[in-house]
Amino acid sequence: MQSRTPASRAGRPRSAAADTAILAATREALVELGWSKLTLGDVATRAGVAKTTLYRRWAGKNELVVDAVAELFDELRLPDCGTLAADIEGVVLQYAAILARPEAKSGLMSVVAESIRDEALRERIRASIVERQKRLVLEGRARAQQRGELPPESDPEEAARTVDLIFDVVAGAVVHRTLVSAEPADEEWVRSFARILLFGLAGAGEDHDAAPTPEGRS
Amino acid sequence: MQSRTPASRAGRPRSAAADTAILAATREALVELGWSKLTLGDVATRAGVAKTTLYRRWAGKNELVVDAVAELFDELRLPDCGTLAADIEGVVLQYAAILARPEAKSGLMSVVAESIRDEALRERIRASIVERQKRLVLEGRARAQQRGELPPESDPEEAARTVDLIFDVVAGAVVHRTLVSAEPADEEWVRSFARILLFGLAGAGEDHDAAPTPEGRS
DNA sequence: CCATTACGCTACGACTCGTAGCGAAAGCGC
DNA sequence: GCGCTTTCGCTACGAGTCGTAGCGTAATGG
Repeated sequence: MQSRTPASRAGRPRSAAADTAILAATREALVELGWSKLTLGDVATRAGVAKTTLYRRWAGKNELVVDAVAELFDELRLPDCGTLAADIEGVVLQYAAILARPEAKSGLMSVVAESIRDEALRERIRASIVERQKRLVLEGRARAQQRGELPPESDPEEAARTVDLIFDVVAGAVVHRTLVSAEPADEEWVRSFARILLFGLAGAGEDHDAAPTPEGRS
Repeated sequence: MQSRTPASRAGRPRSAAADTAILAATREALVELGWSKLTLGDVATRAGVAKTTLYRRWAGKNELVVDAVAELFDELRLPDCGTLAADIEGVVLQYAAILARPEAKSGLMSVVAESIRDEALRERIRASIVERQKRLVLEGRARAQQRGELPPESDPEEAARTVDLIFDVVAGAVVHRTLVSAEPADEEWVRSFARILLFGLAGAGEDHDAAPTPEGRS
């Protein structure tokens, strides 16, 4: 019956201050050393705790970095700018700003790479990082449909697939731009990207500052 | 580099067979062990060469894996299917098939992550992997413009930016789908992606061919 | 035949890993 | 207050990997 009293177990409680210190030290070490040269002993020294304390709370380097990086995405919010295009640009700019930080660059790609051969790690990433981002897509899409900017969904299963697709396109494009092409996803780039996402390759070259045309439905 | 056979330096030449054996052994080790548990000593044993031979040819694990993974992308070709949509679907399916292989999953993401803090490594990746992919986008785009499916370019600098953008969108979406969402980029997904890429979010919900088409899902 | 380079092999110090053991500290129930 | 329980800091340890040096041998060009 220990399902009760989850917080009042007898014994000395874990220091919450140590948690935040360790995660902050992890991000600091990611910036200075990068993923490969980051050692748990170094993180422990930076955080002012013993190395054994780290191993008591996290299974290893992977899980620790996931938690440290996940906190970076807490600030991600969906703006309400009035139009779908503006909402997309706003959230993508936020996402790009987070990915521009060196601790995100160094950490995120590495743990995702590790997660390929570690199912539990992938689930941890999904739950603490990916799912929240996908929720933004879902919310923004629903909002656009309410405004009439996007056609409403008929099949809910089809809608879920579409949200997954959009999420992979948006997040993938920003990640690829930032980490592979290694160039900034600045306002100009985001504007071009949003234009292609909304109107496609064919419509990208046309006039697009005007209000949403009643679309000749070609 | 030595394509000119510069005066044919005296001494015993490097075994070309050893090169291919080492790269094959690297891919094999990537499949079985993944990036983090891959050691150069193990690769040397698999390839049947001495560990010192590895260090004489490659600076370290990063460079070795880049070369091993780069060979996977040699088979990438741009199909000529007659329409831009079909060309996109064809090349994306090829790219997805390569990324589905475990040695590509394990290796590519890890070396890209390492390249964030290693300028020389990033350049090596760009030259041997990324640039060839970008060329496919350039070629496909030119072909589509010739067919009249896309408007011709006016400003060449603007055109370069557009190609970079499309490349990040396409490659990023496939990579994110395969490695982050960890779901297959199969024909159905590729078809949906190509539709969004061509017509945008607004046009994607319309009935292009999703209606009761007798098209048997092969 | 000789200079030059690559190869296989062994050995080495330096480093990190993850764990075990110990005494001390900090809460909770009584 | 008094015990019980859990956490913490610290030290030490075997195991494993790293990258390099040294040596003798094999292969090629002049």
